Amino acid sequence: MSSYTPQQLEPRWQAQWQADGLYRQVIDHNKPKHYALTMLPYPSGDLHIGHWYAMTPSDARARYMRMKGYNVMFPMGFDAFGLPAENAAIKRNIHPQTWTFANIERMRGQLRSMGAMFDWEREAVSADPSYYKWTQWFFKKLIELGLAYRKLSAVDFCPNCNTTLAREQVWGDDRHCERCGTPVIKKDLEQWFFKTTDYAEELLDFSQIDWPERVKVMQTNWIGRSEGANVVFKTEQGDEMPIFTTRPDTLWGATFMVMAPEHPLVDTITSAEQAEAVREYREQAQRLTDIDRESADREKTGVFSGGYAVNPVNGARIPIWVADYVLMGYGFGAIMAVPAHDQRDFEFARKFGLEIIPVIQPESGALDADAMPESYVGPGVMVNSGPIDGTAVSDDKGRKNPSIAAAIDWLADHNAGEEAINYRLRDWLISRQRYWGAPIPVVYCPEHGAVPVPDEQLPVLLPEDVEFMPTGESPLRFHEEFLHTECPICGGPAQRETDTMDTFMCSSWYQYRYLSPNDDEAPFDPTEGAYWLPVDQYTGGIEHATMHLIYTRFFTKAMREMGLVDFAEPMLALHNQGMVLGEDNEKMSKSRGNVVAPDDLVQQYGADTVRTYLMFFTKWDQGGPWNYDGIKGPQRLLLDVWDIAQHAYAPQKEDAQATRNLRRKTHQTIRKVGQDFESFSFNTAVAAIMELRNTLNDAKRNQNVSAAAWAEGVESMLLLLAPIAPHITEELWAQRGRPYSIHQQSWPQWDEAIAKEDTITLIVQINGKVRDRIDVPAGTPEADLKAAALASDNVQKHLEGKEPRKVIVVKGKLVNIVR
RNA sequence: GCCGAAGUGGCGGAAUAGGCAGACGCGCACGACUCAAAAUCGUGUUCCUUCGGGAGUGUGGGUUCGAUUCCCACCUUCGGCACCA
Repeated sequence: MSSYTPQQLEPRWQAQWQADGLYRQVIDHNKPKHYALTMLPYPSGDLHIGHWYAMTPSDARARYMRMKGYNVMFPMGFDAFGLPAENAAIKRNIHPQTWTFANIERMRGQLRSMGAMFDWEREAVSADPSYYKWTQWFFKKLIELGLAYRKLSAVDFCPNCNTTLAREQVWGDDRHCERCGTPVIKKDLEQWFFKTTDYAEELLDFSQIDWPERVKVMQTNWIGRSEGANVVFKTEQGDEMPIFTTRPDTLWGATFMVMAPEHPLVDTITSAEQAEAVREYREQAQRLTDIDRESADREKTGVFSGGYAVNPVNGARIPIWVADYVLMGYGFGAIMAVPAHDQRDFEFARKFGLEIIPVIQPESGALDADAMPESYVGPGVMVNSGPIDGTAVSDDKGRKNPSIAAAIDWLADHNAGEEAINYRLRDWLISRQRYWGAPIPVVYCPEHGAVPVPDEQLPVLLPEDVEFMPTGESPLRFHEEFLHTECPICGGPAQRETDTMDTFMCSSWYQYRYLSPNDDEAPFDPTEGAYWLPVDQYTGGIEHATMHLIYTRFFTKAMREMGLVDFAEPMLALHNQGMVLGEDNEKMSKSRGNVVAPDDLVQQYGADTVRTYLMFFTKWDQGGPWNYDGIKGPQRLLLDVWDIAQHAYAPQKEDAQATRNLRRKTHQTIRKVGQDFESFSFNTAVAAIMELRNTLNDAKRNQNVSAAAWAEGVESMLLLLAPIAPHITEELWAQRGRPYSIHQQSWPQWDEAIAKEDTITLIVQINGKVRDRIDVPAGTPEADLKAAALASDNVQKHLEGKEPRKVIVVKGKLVNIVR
């Protein structure tokens, strides 16, 4: 018998597996495929415990699927472009490329120490020119499809990261940068966008995918669909002034209009008398940050423009106000205001003494415009509304509400508007004023404008010799050689685009690059794609719910338009893990000093123990604070497994009942662990294996089970543990003379007859309180259960000679006697 | 404000087509081994108790023979959205 030394055994098996290509994952049409994917890491320098927490259960489940008979692909790569590399360059004068690729090298080694079944021949690195060539190619394809465009607009800019951000990367009430937490500011810049909004409706359809409810709700909120109508008002100057409203039924109650301060028509409609006031108001609005402007509790401000609009439903002449509670970025940047039935408009009208006309009459009677304390938003019946008077108003949204349906029909009949749907989702801003990203493959020619770089010139390589200075402009702008080029159309002098792409662009299609990471002809090999795609099981953190997970869905839909794939959803199933916190229950960070280093743990306990603990210590979806003492449980488990599997078992006083009990436990455990792997309940799977260990320990001590039952128990335990602790199980499997490799064995099967309990503990209750427990054979008829319960001494005592009023018998479980 | 998730021993967590609350583990206590300690092994471990029992899954109600599980109201924590027309 040897002692368990994972520090020696684990690297030995890792080398063996690699030498044998045990985890090479190639097309095999004889087996069903399973594409398991876990979110790829950013090469920040060290693999931290959070990576282990995300990856090892994903690996265990991929291994389980493999043992279940699937041909499993489980690749790994690096999301290698991004800001930290550039910040390191600025701070420590290391080139981002050097820094990044050194980190990748280091993390590869750390990932190997995990013993995961990654197929390293499928590795993809997004900062490698052979990868970003195709990121650039996709950019061009999106232009061709009309899904990428350049626009000047007020965009979110992080003054700390010195770059613009997508709307999705601006978080929280204070509108801070998702990366660094700095509040963002607005800047007017010409930037590249992807038309994610084209797919707003399709992105709301989750019927093809099995994703967590939470993610679906978050994406649904994010996309923010509203049903209503577009209605065209006309200004007195004759300009069309379209607005969007979810309540077209209240059009007859519109008493004024409001334009956002940035609205292009503001100058046209403003009267000479009001010009100065409007100018002042606009300047003041510009000075306010978004945080101030968008806080709902702030008192409404605004100014009369002096202009008027005509309500198309009744010809009413109503004043146009300018106010910052209307946002330029949503709808048309202008609204009709119906103070009687919208709280925001109501507050505005009361403050500025504007007219209020109720058009919905609640059941309780007519509203009094002068007395109402707040707007009325409930159901009722339409009044003061000409053609739709008398129509019922329900609480429903859109056409389901009879009054809204009537209004929409009226608008369509009179050519005044049409049914419309508006989304909160904005197009994806992908330009970044940073160096360490994939260059946007576009050239600007004075003659031909923005011209995409021809395919044969891809990739547009990042030059290495650049100055890293956080100027708010891309460092590439100051690189003369890069900047100056020729127009692909006329050959005349032209300038390159110097912004790079959002790194979320790189990670939007990485699951496809794994199929053929060295392919120079296409982003991925269609033969590989036909077999492996789409991803069957995706795992990763919830923090990407409205970023990466929306982008990659958009990307796949665009790839469908490109004819590259024939499906609409990139990942059929998704499971989110939680987060490991420090022992102090806080997010791990160097500054807090609560970081758990997996390398040290592996050194001390071995990777198998770390893996087992990470799967055991909490529910995976939930995460929680790390606890250094807790790892002793899994450590003892593996030490016991080591002793049990090496034990030269010889029965002394063989007992049929003990043998039966062990076999039952073995088969019950096989059943339980399989169920738990299916449902990602890894903590209870490990607990079940611990129970089997306990039963085997009893048998070992008592030497009273048959040799066959012992061997069955031990080897089943090794097989069940193999996905969780791949090294120790491989070693013990080999030591027991079983065929290499344990990871190529079939998942064990259970026999229901053996797993079945043959006695049950009957619970005897009186008025719902447990008064006795009686062991009876499984399958005892109800009448006998009842008789046994009534015969109990304790029951007789509590009944005090009285007849029970009622006896409830639950077969195989309990008897409840109602006194 | 709106939407969603969650509240169970000292701790992490089990158990919900309504049926033994606390699986498994950590920790702790006692015992064994040891000169001693660690490790290991064994026993115990929700609380209260006059040792008969009683109380107990955030709080208060309800349905039921029976509720951690279902219903209503509320409290707390976390997450998302929020002047989105």
